[in-house]
Amino acid sequence: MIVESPAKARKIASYLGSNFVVESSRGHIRDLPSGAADVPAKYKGQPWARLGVDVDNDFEPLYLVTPDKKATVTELKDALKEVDELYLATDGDREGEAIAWHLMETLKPKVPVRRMVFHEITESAIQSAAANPRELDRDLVDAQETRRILDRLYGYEVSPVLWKKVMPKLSAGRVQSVATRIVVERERERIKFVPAEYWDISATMDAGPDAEPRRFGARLVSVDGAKLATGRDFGPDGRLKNDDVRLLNEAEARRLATGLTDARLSVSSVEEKPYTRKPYAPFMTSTLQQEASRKLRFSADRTMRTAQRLYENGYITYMRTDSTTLSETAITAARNQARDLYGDEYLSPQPRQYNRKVKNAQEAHEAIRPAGESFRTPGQVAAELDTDGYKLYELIWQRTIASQMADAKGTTLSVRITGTSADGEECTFAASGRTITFAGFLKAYVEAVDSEAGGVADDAESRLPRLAQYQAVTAPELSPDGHSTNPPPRYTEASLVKALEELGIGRPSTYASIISTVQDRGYVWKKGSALVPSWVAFAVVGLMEKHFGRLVDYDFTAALEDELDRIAEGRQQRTKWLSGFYFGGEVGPDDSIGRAGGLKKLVGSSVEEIDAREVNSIPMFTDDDGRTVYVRVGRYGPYLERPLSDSESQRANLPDDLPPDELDIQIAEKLFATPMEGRSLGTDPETGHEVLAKEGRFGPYVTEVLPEGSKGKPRTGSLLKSMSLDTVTIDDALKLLALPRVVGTDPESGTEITAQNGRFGPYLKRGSDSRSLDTEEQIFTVTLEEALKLYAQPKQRGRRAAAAPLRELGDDPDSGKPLVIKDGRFGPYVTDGETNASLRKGDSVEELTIDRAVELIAERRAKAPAKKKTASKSKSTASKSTSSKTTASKSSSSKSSSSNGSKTTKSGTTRKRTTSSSKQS
DNA sequence: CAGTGAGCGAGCTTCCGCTTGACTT
Repeated sequence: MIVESPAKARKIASYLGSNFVVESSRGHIRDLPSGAADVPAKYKGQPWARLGVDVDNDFEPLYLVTPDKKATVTELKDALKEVDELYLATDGDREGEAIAWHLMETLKPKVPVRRMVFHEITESAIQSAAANPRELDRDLVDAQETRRILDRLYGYEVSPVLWKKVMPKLSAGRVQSVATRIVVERERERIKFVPAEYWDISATMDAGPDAEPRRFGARLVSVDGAKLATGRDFGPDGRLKNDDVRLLNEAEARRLATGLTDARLSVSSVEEKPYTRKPYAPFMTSTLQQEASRKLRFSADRTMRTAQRLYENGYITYMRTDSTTLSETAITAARNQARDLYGDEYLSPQPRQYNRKVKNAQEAHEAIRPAGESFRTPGQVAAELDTDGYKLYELIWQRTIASQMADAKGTTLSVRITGTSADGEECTFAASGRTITFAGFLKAYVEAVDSEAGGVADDAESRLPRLAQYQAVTAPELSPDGHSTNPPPRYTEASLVKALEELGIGRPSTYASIISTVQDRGYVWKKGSALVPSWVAFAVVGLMEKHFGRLVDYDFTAALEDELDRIAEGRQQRTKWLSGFYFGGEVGPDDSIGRAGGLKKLVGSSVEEIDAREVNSIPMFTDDDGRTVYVRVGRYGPYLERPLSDSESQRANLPDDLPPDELDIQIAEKLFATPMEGRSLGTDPETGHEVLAKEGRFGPYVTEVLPEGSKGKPRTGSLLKSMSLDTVTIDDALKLLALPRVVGTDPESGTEITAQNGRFGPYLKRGSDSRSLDTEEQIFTVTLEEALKLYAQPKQRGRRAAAAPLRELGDDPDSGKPLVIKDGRFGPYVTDGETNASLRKGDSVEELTIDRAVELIAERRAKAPAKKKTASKSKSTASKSTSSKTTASKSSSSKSSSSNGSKTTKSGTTRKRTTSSSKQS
């Protein structure tokens, strides 16, 4: 029998006895290649190798055994030799069915194969599943394959658009892009939000010496029959949503409070209602993550790591589940324990089963609960667990027990107190109370509430005295109270997971990794527990909404799931649907992507149409002179920009840790007024100018601050390799600022020879003729004589003094040319003297065989003609989009970021620099 | 976002969902 998890295999083995060998696949064993580099030589040259899916041939996927699963597959194959029947007992959901199919394809079993499914790990469930095997469900596998291919096409087609238009290494995907969008949308709401102020009166009432409690709090809720405005009466624009409420300002509130001081107050109404609260459903992954976040302050990742350990060691059931169902044995165990601990009275009269359906739930597992047929109390396991494990176990145990307990009961009381102010206004106060008469399940477990959302815990009580209608009360304290409305709170890990789950996006096994993906890509950062979107996220989400709107719709996954269901039911063809999605055309009920002409066309036209400058400019607000202030996302981080004239604009760095919704015009003006920061090194004794050390586009450098109004540009100089920003001194800086150094005059031409540091290192310059120097030190020491000697030699071309090869491989068996591995700008490569081919990901300098070298060179040679084509193509795109876009703005900076062409060039420059410096070290 | 003078062999980045162990410190 093969199951998915080793822990599950051990458990099942104990039920099945020695006639069975139970092994595990440890999840999926095969997948699409992660990139062209992983594609076997046979398919290397294929146009679809990058995708791993042959889109032109029925979207035929190329599956490879995942590298880390090779050992598992070998084990399984070996085990298969010893058995006479194979049970594929992977999970009963879409992914589980696919794993079973991949196992069939990979293991090619010669013995009879049966597919069996169980939803809980109990002896009876397994026995009955084994007795009722079924066939592999090819339609369900098709649905999984469609999901996999769609995710690949989406991710691997859209991400490159972001690399070209925003920044390299960014990513887009069905799940992460929507997750990012959710966080960005919330920040946009917060930016737009206009707070409103409103006032009321909070009062302490006195019901007389016999009342218990004698004093209680109440709040003014209406004046002359008009309801007072409270927070929820305001829209996000700070205006009242409707006019039938009365808005009190501070002066009015104070006047009323004074006017009510000696007023006669009496109870105008008393309303009592029973209060009932049902227990919460047992945990599934999302609710566990939310509660562990609220109660234990665990991140989603920490919760899952802790739960994994508890699961592996047999303390809890499986922790990646979207089901709240408890097995019969679990219900019995929970009921027994509830009875033992709290007594019969606290037990729910009937066993409770929770069937809350989560969108797109697959329900292959039970709820998360203590393992076993009778639960161990937290006290019993405390000694065996670490702190985190104990806390999480206790949470799961309490929630499970509580789920079988009785409803909590009580009463809520709602009281109105009315009086007339000195000015003749009729004022009504409200007080509410809640008493819990029977705690029921609340005795075992109370769900935490989000403090930011202002919720009230289910067991919170507020007591009011017994009051009768028309009873007179006094108000010893009346204080005017000012409030202001708050923007919607930022998402936390837990609330984002909840939002995703409600949209049916992501799976229990991926919630925690979604959070890390959006952080790793730089889309979201954490401020305390709040998730704050980056400016890059604004740019990317803006691009996606404008050009790939359907793909970031909140219901895109839901629509996809409907289609996958149709495929799983055999009512829709996998290929037909994928073809509609990718190439356009009819795709079924949800063909909004098809109508747009399909993903492939959309990506193609996006690359032409999207204006990178526009995408990366986020208009924020207008300054006092009516100019728009933009946040622009550059390659060196976000900055502020506003136009000053047609050709000039003002810029300022944005601090990394400033949340977007805190950027307002005041902060912007302050940043514009602050010069780009840098460390002051002191003053130049000759000029009196302050000297700064700064981090710039081309790395660390020093510069001087010119006095206000002085003309000319400040002198600058890059730090030498031997210097660093932290340690550079004023003396070093003065030396650098004094460059270029005049070495002397060439006696022949009468031209000055200077020494300086440049993009490619130290060099000499004589007119337009240059020579590289070997060391930076030489800039300061080289003599005229030595310089002339260098000029006497022809300019060095290419690699200076051809570095020795890293390794000699011997001669090519076919051509007889010697093959050597050399180190180059882009890392090690193998060459036969004519064709150069980089070593690939899996290759190493030490272990490269001559056969592999020949293969690499042959591949490179096969591609060679394509090189010129690509180069000229990218050039033409660049000039095209540049000329068409920069007519209005002439600044050079706008040119440099307005097209993908120039971006590529720039990034090439940067990388060169990195490579050359790493070579030096 | 500081502004300077070569010449040259490109390839990779990226998706989602299923699951642990093999590493090092």
